[in-house]
Amino acid sequence: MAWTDERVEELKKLWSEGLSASQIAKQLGGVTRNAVIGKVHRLGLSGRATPSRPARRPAKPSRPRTTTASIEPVRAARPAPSVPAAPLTAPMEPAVLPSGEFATVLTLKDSMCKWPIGDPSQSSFRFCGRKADPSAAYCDAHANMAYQPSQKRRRTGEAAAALNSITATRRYNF
DNA sequence: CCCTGATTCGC
DNA sequence: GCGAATCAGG
Repeated sequence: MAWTDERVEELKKLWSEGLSASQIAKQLGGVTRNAVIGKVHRLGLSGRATPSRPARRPAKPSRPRTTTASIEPVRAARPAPSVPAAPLTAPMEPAVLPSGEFATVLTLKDSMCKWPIGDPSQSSFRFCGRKADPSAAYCDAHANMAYQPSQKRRRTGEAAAALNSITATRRYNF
């Protein structure tokens, strides 16, 4: 489709009325919004109530044209971080301490499981408090939940138990 | 992701 | 001159 005098006139009209390039292109038909914009610039009637043009762009270096179509080296795939989500709820009940109380921020010891239970903003907030390796954050059961959140189905057998134990004992630095 | 105009440059 | 590709924003 060529830019006949009529089409150019229509373009000027619509452009002056504030229609967007894509809208003008759609109305004229047979042209894309890029064609409209290009024509607008060539006609020298750019500017207007330009919604988006805060600052002057320095200009682009150079752009490889599609004709040459040299295949650029593919960017390396981004490895997924896959950080285990921090547990917000705990299915297990907090352990009762020898003192008869639950583990709170004040009574929690290094050797106790630090799995949060309840709403931290509430006074009823406790920790699991079960026996845990001093270097580990959680007891074995909660370590499994924390470090294997998407475990579909618990495997059975000594081999699986050994694997779970190993995983639960692993150290994590944050 | 949708949209906007702006710019470059092979054709 | 044309406009696709691309850019820089909203």
